[in-house]
Amino acid sequence: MPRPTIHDVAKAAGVSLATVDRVLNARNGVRQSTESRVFAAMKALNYERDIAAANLSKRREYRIMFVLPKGGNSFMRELEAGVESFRKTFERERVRLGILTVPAFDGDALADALNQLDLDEVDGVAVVATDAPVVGQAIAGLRERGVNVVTMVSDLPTSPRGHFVGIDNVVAGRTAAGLLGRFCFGSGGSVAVVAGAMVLRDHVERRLGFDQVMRADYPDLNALPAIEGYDDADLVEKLLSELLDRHRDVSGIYSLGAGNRGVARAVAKADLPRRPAIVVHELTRYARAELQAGVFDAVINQDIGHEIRSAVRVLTALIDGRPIVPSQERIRVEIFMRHNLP
Amino acid sequence: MPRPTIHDVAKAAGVSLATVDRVLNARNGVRQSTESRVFAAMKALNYERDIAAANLSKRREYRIMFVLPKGGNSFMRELEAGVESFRKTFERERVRLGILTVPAFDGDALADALNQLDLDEVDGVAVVATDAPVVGQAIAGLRERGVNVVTMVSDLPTSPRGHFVGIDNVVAGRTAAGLLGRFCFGSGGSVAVVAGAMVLRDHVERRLGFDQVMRADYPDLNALPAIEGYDDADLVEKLLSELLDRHRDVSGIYSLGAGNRGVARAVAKADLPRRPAIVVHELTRYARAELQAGVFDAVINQDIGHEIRSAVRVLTALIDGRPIVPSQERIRVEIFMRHNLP
DNA sequence: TCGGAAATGATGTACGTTGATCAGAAGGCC
DNA sequence: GGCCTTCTGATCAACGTACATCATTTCCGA
Repeated sequence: MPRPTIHDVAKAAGVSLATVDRVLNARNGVRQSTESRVFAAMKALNYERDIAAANLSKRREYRIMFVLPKGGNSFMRELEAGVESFRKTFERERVRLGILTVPAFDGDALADALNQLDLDEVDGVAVVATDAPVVGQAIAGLRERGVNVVTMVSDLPTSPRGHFVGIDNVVAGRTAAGLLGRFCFGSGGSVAVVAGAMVLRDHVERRLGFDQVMRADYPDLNALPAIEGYDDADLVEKLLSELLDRHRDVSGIYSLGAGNRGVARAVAKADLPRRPAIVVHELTRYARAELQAGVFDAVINQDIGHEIRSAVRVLTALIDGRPIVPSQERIRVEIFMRHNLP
Repeated sequence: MPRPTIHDVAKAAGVSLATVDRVLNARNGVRQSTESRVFAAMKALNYERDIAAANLSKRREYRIMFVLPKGGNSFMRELEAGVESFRKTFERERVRLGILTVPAFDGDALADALNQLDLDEVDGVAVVATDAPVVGQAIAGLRERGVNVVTMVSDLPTSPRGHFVGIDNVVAGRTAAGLLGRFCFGSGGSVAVVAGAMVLRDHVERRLGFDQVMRADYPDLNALPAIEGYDDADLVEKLLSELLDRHRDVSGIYSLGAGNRGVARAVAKADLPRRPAIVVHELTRYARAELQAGVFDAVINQDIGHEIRSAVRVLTALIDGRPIVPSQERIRVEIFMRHNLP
């Protein structure tokens, strides 16, 4: 049997096509009792609206704006390039992608950008959130005016975003600790932690997960307080170099933000009694090179392609009021080492 | 500007709508010269056919059959359950999924099943290939009669399959070696290798990659010849127990096929001088439990959801004659350890 | 019991493509 | 030049839904 159409629903409910249409599209002018009869018929027939036909008829387009931090963060640049490269693929499906970059680590700037979006030109927004109240308010504002929002990479769970597309960063931190613990096994000493900035929720969460496992499973390793490098390679290099001078017993380094070129440079010029194990985040081309060179031991990654596709799937579903299947949208915490580079 | 339609193409080429349609759908009755004028116009306008509209008009459905090995292999059963759970999602997009199970490790049975598929009811086939000439011939037969085929999990590169959906198994083997090498570091000794059967190309390839890295990077570890457990837990248990009796210096185990419950049982009852490091494939619920229990050290995985989605995307593209974007279809070699379980 | 408002039905056009039919036009062959 | 075969154009009805208009019915309150 072919799938039921609105005609079948109309017949089953004993109403006209027009009425079914009114119910389906939430237009007014339908009595409560009639509406529920139509709903009952839809459920009985297991009716599902044919979105392709609906979109064709509506000449609908989904216009989705990706709002990303500006700057030298390679991961973000690769994310931007990823969105760019998906453009054509999605255009076939009536999805238009836009990109807007805003200053990093700056909640006010991000909120401004969100507030100034032209709502007549955007149906959905995917934003890498900075954790600041104004950002939450801006998201709420968008939501109120009918624009659906998902957060990417770094979440803002208190805001009315419809979904978070990204990895579980606590798990990511735990994973890093598990790896570093293994790699440093038996050697004791300190572990340096390099963060971007603690206004990014993902960094905070990674630190949290990292400490959980460190304390529980590797008590012989001493995790040092994080240094904040603001995802800037030069600053990271400077701060980490100073730290390595002070702590000669560093046997492991966990870099949970960006600026990993600074990590590599600081380690190269420090003369440590033994090579430290290094775990970083995001498989950018730099991280990949250092992995191959044997400088980094592991890279924890979130797949950019999966994230973009998931963001688009979720946003179009939210826009249509369709349900999303959370288990199909989970982004995995990936581990890369020298031997499994893609 | 909105995307061009066949009307625009017709106007631009100076022909009628009907002729454009003839060209577009490769019907006959169009002169060579006219055809090329139409193609030129399409290129000039950058025309792309609206597949949603076309499918609506054609009342097209994509009927895709997944052909999987029968039996107690948990990974395959979870793959089957995965296909089942994707059914509803894809039905919305006019894609109907079917499942056919055939005896495992049996090229003839698989070939028979493929040959007996009702071609009026199937547009595309995703098959977990057994490496046998008859299977290649069966795939060629399908292809000739207009059915598109992709291989999944285990490839058959010599056959005319349109694509392979799965991980690079050489890389997977290399990854396993990298992990085991790390985990056994300094302890020397032997490494046991448990395979399913060498008629499965994925198993052969994993072994290959494993040996590459073992020899190059961990010469102090001695990789033993593989035992073939035919993905059967009881047989694996028996064979591995015997092996562990003979080789008291086993410090690591790599199970590159299924039957991992047998691995866990054999290790539990053997009394070895020290706990061996264990790396296995496929994050089934059993593997997950052993990982959590600290029996398995790492699990190499291919994400079933990604594979199913990729298979469907690729098959529908092949059926429509659309191009596929290989970089978007790559399946990652995932590593799971205790701390990054999803 | 009636007027007016609210609810519903009937109908038509559109979205971009398919696929069919039929009428002409162009071309080749004798 | 006539005839027959290929091409080509014109037109139409679908596919399932959206949306608008106008006509009709139902309901409610005074």
